[in-house]
Amino acid sequence: MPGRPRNFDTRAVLDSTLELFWKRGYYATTTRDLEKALGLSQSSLYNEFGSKQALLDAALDRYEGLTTEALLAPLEGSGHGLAAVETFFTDLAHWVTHDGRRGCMLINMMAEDGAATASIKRRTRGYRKRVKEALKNCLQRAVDSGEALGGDADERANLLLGLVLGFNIAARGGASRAELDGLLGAVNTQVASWRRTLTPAPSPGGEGLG
Amino acid sequence: MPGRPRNFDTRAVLDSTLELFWKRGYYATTTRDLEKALGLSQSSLYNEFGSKQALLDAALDRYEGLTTEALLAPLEGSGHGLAAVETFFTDLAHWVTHDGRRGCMLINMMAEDGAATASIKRRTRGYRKRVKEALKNCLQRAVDSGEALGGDADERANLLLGLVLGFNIAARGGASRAELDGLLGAVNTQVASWRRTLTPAPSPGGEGLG
DNA sequence: AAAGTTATGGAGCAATCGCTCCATAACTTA
DNA sequence: TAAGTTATGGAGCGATTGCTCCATAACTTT
Repeated sequence: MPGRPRNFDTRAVLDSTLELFWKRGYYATTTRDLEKALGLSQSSLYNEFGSKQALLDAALDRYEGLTTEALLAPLEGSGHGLAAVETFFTDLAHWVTHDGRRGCMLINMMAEDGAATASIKRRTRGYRKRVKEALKNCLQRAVDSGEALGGDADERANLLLGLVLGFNIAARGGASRAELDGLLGAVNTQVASWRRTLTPAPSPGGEGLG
Repeated sequence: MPGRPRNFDTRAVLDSTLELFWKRGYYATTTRDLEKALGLSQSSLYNEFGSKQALLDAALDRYEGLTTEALLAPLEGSGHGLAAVETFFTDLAHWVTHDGRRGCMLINMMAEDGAATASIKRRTRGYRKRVKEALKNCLQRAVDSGEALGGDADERANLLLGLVLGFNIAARGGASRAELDGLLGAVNTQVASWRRTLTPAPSPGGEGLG
């Protein structure tokens, strides 16, 4: 009993929706904005998704898939340790500043009051946990393999998670390239300080006894 | 040529306004909410402040004063080094979670799209810079006095600034007490790793050669 | 071609937004 | 008490919000 066929691709619609919510935020993106950007009438949007919140949820599903592929998969793979962590931050920097983007969408959602439904809170909590666990496993592998100096992987992961969040909010808040580079430099130095060097390390991140 | 006297105290009005913007965010707080919470008609509000944005600006002026007193002054004073940094994070944790608050208001503003005027951006940029400089000076003093191991104070300050931002966004995003404590623990360990111990330090934040 | 089904676009709904207008209350000064 | 001035509360403005309704277009099936 099929009727008139749709003349839009759900995947493409979600990608464009994502881009809008990502750059402008959920609250500031109106259904008219979506209508214009997607070339779709609100009737079709609501016929397909039911509500703006449901549309956000669907877009976030898609987003999680994209993030997983671009950022988390390398980290979660059973490959390298500290190198993977360093690559992660490099990728993250590109991910959150590329093409007019401002921050990671999920982390932005943590700060958006208009989008703070139970569903979103569950999602952002899960994301924090997932990022932390991925970092922790990576760091633990680095310790186990002897790549890194001994230390509490959980605590190191907490530190890096905080830095991930901080970097994102800085990017969202319109920090300059210099500010962002400063943060990244600090992160890199920190990660490097955990690496076991061939010649016994003097003191962490410093020049000996200064 | 005085006419009918005001029956409200500007300071008190700003404090209450502040509390609303702080907890709910700027966008989500309507002029009707303010009317109700302040016991003031919108006419009086607009007669006094002119616009919602101007009210935000005035509230932020007040906020900066409060933050300075509660958090930044001890850091900016010429007193202790690492101890002041540790106290700062302890105070910060209380500051951003006490009495239903969620995050630091200025840092929240970095993530709010609805409030991203040029004035706000300038203010948040200045705040990031101010916090970083205060931390940096503190860390440098710690190095100079021999309290801390040698190291790049600027880079350490960048690291801590990132953690300040990250901690706030976690608090704003509804992170559990356990999550926040985890972040704080990581920060404390990190700061402690910079401290010069009496017996020569083995390796940073770890148990020796693990 | 007729009947059945679904998607579309456009008009428009009730609610809410920031903000304004105005009659009047509440004062000071003459 | 009369005149001048300012603050107040309430009604209401135009614009915008998320969302819905409906006639009709665009298909499949018989």
